[in-house]
Order: sequence, then C-alpha cells, then structure tokens
Amino acid sequence: MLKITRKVEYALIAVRHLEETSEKLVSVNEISKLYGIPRELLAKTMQKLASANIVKSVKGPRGGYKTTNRAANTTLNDFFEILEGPTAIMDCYFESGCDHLTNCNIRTPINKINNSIRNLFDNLTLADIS
Amino acid sequence: MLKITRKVEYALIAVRHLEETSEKLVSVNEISKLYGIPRELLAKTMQKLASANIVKSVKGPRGGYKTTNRAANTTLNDFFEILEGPTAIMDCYFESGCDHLTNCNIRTPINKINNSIRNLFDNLTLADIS
DNA sequence: TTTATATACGATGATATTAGTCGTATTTAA
DNA sequence: TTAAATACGACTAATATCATCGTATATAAA
Repeated sequence: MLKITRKVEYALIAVRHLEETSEKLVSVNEISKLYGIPRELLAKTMQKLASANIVKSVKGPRGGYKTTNRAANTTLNDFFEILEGPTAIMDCYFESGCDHLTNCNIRTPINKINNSIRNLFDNLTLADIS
Repeated sequence: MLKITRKVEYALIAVRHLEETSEKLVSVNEISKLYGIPRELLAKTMQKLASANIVKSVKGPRGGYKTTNRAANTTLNDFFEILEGPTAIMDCYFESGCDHLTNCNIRTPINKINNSIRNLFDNLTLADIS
C-alpha cells in the first residue's frame, strides 16, 4: 500500500545518475547495467521523462540522455504524474463514476488526505530530496 | 501508485459510520449492506480494528461493533499500520537485503520522501480528516 | 554507403499484490 | 436450543505491476 512503482524508482535512479555525470550523455544500456535495471523498462521510462523535458535525448551511436535544467526544479508531483499519471490514494478522486458504494461517507476524509499528500509533493523538488 | 487498499477504505467507512451512530452496536452485516461492501472482507477488517482497540466487538445476536474512545485520536500512520503493516513507499525501507540493485544511489531520496509521508500521517488523526 | 548503436513505441506475456469467498469454530441473546 | 453475530485460517479470482519482444527510426563512424 502507498508504494511507488518500479518505473518511478528507476527514473529516480537514472535522473540522479545523470545529475552526477553532469553534461555527459549516458545511454540506457549503461545505466541499466550499472544499477541492474531491466533495460527495456528503463528505456520507456526515460522516453517519458524526455517527452516531459526532464531529460534530453540524443539518438544514434554515442547518444543517450542528459538532464535538462528543468530537472532539479521538478516537483515530485510532476515527476510522479509524468510517469504514472495523476496521483491519488483512491481512483474516485479523479473518476466521476463511483460504481462501488451506494452511499459514500468518506469523501471528505479522502479529499483531506489527498490534498495533504498533494501539498507535500507539490513542495518537494528533486533537488530537495537529494 | 500510492493507492490505499480496499481494506483501508472499508475500515474508514466503517469507523466513520460507527462514530456517527455513537454508542449503538452495529453489525458487519448492516454496514456491508448499507455501503455495498463485501461482508467477509469487512468482517476481517473489523477484527483487526478490534484487536487494536480502535473498535470494541460484542458477540452474539444483537452484537456488533462500536468505536472506542481511542478511535478519534488514532493517527493515520497507526490506522494504516494496523490494517496493512508498516507503511513505506519502497520495501527496501524496511527490508535489509536489497536484491535488486548492486549500486543504490537513491537511498537518501527514498528516506526523505518516506520521512515526509510518515511525518504527515503521524500528525493526522481520524478526527482531523472528518 | 553501410553498419552498429542508440532512442521510440506499441503489443504481449509473466508475476505479484490485492480483493473476495468459503468453511468452520465460538459466543451469546432470545 | 436456535439463530445471529464475531473470529480466523485457507483458498480462489481479479487486477495491477513488471518485464520482454518486435519493429521502426535516427545517426555517428568505419
């Protein structure tokens, strides 16, 4: 419960590695070997980060990824959302149709918990947790 | 990602219902019908809350559950832990042996995120989110 | 110009977690 | 004595996550 996914884990590892190696391009292959991460999964993860401009990709031999200057200031909320979509402790927070309950008495609690988490992750950047 | 489980959802519903009905005993059967919750699953959930003294159980006909005076002051951390065990965004936070990575560069970030969430849920009681 | 290396992306299969059910025992009010 | 309720463990089903595969595209270097 309340776990992050491997995709997020791998993304964190990769971004931190890229931050450490600064301007140098690093390939998915290299990162996956170094940290023991499945290559294809990391590849797709990096592609999401690339399309969100957290990292920049360069194709071809000697290609790879490096972080953009947006990376460090990215909030955890944005980071999570890029990789996994909107974050909420329950799906009903975003979906309109609640098929399960005829009679819901936890809307307020759920909203309060969600807002607290959202507020927390909106105020934490990748730089903050490094 | 970062979802709560049905067990926690059902427990929240039940505890809130019991708080509303105050001192009266309410059976699992009644709650499960009222909110459309699987009876057996709710039953097991209530048993966990009972053994943690969040609710008090009374067996036999006309029996059921009511909240104890501890209920309202229970933190979300405790509530979650009673139902699902220790809460952390990654298993490695509790397990010693990290089989996956030969080379971990996210221990600090993971710890910071965990501590933030723990701090959040330690300072939110069931009463706070009502 | 060819080849090898790298990203890009969708489809599919495997695994793990969560959700739900079932059976049986025990308690107790009526 | 019976029926209604909790208690609890074992089992099955459903879902979500994790991982792999295949193919396309770009490009540096030989």
